[in-house]
Amino acid sequence: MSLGPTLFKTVHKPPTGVPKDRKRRVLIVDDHPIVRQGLRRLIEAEADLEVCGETETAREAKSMIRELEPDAVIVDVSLKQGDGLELVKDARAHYPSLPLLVLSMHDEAIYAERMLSAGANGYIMKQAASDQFLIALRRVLEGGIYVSEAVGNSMIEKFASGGAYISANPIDSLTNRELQVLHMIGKGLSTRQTAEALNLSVKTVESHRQRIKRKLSLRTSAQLMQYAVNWYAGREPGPKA
Amino acid sequence: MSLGPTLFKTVHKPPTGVPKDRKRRVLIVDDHPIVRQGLRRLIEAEADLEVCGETETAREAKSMIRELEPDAVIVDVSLKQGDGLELVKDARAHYPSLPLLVLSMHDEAIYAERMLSAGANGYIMKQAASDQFLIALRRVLEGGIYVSEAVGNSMIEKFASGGAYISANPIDSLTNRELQVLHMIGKGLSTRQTAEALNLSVKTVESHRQRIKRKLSLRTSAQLMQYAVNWYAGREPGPKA
DNA sequence: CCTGACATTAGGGGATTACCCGATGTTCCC
DNA sequence: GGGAACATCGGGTAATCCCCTAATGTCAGG
Repeated sequence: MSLGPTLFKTVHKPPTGVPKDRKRRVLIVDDHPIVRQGLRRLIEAEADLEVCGETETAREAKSMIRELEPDAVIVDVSLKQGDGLELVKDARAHYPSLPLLVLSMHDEAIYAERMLSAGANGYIMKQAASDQFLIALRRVLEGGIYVSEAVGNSMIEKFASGGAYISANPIDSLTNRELQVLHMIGKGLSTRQTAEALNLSVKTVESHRQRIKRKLSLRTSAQLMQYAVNWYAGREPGPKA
Repeated sequence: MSLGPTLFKTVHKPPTGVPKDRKRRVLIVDDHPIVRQGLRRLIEAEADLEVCGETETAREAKSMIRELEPDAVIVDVSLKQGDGLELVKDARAHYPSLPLLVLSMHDEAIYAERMLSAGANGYIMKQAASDQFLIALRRVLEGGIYVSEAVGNSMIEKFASGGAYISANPIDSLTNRELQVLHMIGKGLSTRQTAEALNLSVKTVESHRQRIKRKLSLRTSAQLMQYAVNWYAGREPGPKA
C-alpha cells in the first residue's frame, strides 16, 4: 500500500455550482441509532449544516447517495453487513469528488490509513470531542483531508522513511480483507458466521484465516482466536502460550 | 446467589417525595461524546425526562451521583478506566434504589447477566432502536428491569431448567475441572493441547467444554474462546494499550 | 448403608471445520 | 503487457465440534 500518492490523490475539489448560502446536506451511515441521533444533533445545531438522510446499511446508503445527492457522507467503519470500507470504495468509484468522513468506534489507527487509501477524506474516532467532529466535517466539505494528530504524525513518519519502514506490529502486514476477518474473529463470530456477515464462502474465510495465521506466526486456530480477541478488546495480544 | 431472588430484589420502588410533574433527571456516563449527544437528544425530546449531567469517567460519575442525585444513571460498559462493571457495583452499594441502565456496544448477551447480577436494572445495546432505549429507560425509572427479548428468554430458560441457581459470577457455577479447562482455553490452547496438558482424553475435554458453554449460555465454540480469553486477560493485570 | 445428586471420565456418530494443496479472476504497479 | 499481490473458491483428508449416552467416583443426608 503506497500511502503517499494516495494521500494526495484524495484531495478533492469542493462541489461546484452550489450556492454558498445553502445548507450543506449530510448523509449519515451508522448502524447505531443512538450514534445517529448524536450526529444529527451535532450537525443540526449548526446553521450551515443539515442532515438529509440516515441509514443503517451500506446497501441502502448507495441508493441514498444516488437519490439524495448529499454534500458529504459520514460512514461508520463497522457496519453490520459489508463494512464501511466497501462502501467507501464504492462511493468513491461512483462519485470521485464526494466528501467521505469515516467514523470509528475504536482507536484503531490501522483503519485510518486503509480508509484514506480507499478514498475517504477524513477519519475520526467516536471518542473525539464534538467540536473536533465538526472541524473534521467542515474540512472534508471544503475538499480537504482530516485525520487526528496522532494518525497524521504516524503517516508523516512513514512517508518520511520512504516506505522502507518496518512495522512494529505485524497487523500492518494484513490486507484489508484479512483485517476484516480478524475483526470478526475478535467479535466471537465463527467461520460460518463470518462468511455470512461478509457474503463470502466458508472456504474463502478459511483461506483468510490461514493466511492471517501465517502472517502473525500463529500455529493453531485457538491461538488465532486468542490473538484476535485480545486485539479486538484493545489489549496487546497476550503472551503466546 | 440465585437469579430469582436477585430479580425481585432489584425491583426498586420509585424515588419517594418527588412531585410527579417534575422531570426525571438522568445522568449519562459514556466516553463517546457523540453517543452522549445522541442520548441527550433522545432524552430531552421527551417531556418528562431531562439530562442533569454527563461524564466520561467512572470516577467522576461517582461524585456526580452524590452531588446531582439523579433519578437514573446510564452507564456504558466499556469505559476507559475502571470499567462500567465497577461503577455499577459501586453505585448499587451506595444507592440501593438508584435505577441503573447499562449500555453496551456489543451484542454479547454474556455481559448482560453479569451486569444485572452486579446491580444493574437494565441492559440495552447501542444497536437497539431509539424507542426501545426510551422504553428501557422508563422501565428502570419505574423500578422495573429491562433486558432484550433474547437475553430475557435465555434467563427464563435457565431459570426454568437449570435448577434456578445462577451465581452472581457465572464462573462460580463452574467446577474445578471446568475452570481448569476454561483457563487453558484462555491461554490459547486447543482442545488437543488441553487434553495433553491435563492428561485427559480429547473426548473428556470436549465434554467439559460443552458443559462450560451451557453453564455460561454460550452458543458456539468461538464465543467460548472469546469469553475465555477475555476472562483470562482479566485475571492477570494484562498490558493495556 | 444406601440412595441420589453431582463430578469426572469417555465413547458413537454425523456435521462442521482445520489445513494442506491448487485454480481462477482482478487489480495495481513498473 | 508482464508480474506480483490480492481475493475468491474448490478438493480432500484429518481433526474438531456438537449432539447424544453412560460408566465410574465422590460425597451428603436419610
